[in-house]
Amino acid sequence: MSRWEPNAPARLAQAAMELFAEAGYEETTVARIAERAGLTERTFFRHFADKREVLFAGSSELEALFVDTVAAAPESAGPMQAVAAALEQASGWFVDRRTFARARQAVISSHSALTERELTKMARLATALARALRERGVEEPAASLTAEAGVAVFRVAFERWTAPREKRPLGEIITEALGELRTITSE
Amino acid sequence: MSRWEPNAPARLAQAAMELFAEAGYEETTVARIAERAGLTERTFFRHFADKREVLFAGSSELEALFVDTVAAAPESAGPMQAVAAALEQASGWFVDRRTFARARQAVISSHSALTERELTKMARLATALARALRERGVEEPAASLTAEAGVAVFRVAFERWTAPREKRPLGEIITEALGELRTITSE
DNA sequence: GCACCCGATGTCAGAGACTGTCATCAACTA
DNA sequence: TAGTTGATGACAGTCTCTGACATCGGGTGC
Repeated sequence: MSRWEPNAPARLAQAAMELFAEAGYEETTVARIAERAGLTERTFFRHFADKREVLFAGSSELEALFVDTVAAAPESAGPMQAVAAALEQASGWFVDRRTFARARQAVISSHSALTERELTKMARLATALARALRERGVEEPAASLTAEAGVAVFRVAFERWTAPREKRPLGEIITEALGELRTITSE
Repeated sequence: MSRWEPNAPARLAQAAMELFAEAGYEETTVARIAERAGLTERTFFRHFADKREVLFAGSSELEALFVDTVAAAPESAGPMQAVAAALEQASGWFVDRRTFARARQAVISSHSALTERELTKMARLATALARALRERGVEEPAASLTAEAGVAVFRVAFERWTAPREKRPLGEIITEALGELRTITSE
């Protein structure tokens, strides 16, 4: 038997989500989060670079999914088609996660510091996508623009998907948004 | 004669730029910035919400320029044309500011906390643009998508414009990027 | 000209995020 | 059995940011 309870990062992440939802982000101290997880403040900072980061542990997983899908797209696919394929994959990933996603988005929207961190994650995603496109032979600035536009579509669609009375699946909203983007830019 | 030296915010902003460039963002304390400006730390926080904000004082001015230009575009102009007009205006605003812009971008790129704040400013800009478009009668999600795509073009173009050996004017780079965006999305 | 208020700043104390450093101790390894 | 490793605890310290109250030159009403 191990000396400590396993999964310290996951326990910290769950404690943080609960406390942020119960009492608010500002009002929750890191010491309090660590206490609920049965750890100390110092250990929190060994697992997460800062207080905000605890809400974004899964984002690298999503990034990998995007990148891998772009890399795996058929050679014949254009850059936007490759990105569209990645958006499709992402919508699959989020199926069955809508309730959690809504709760998490509510917490993030409640404080600008968290919104700010989410923007950083989206920017990371765009950078990673651009690199994946360049590795497919797409030149700059097309690679960066496609990546940025793709992430913009994802962000707008995701926001609608987590809106209160929205029922449609994410994939459908993304497809619609991609169509809108095409209409807009052809004007 | 006034009781204090005038332009406290401007003095703080200049002191901050100098110190960040000389010693680095992390290494520079707010107390040190205030000292160079002949003020106290407490006064710094009366003028700027946090340490990062001191580098982004001018961003609301740029935002207003964007919004006003979109609002002033001819009724016949489509959403992307209105945003393109705003991008044109912005390139005019930055003429004669290239050296300063390069120095500022160098500081911002040097620390993730500053990059993060810049992303927030860009997101604000996109939100403001989307609102301006809706006031022109553009529906969602077209308004948000056009705004996001426009800001993506601006960001990509601005980054190229401040790159080391780049000589072309911002307007030219923006026009090129807009063309690229059209090509990409029509695939 | 005088009493009064206003607004920008200073002073001080304190909470909370984050870091460096060293100690602890179960599990593993030679 | 002795030594090493790796996750954690303990503790002190720095820095960001906030609240509360004091200061005082300049303008305002009279």
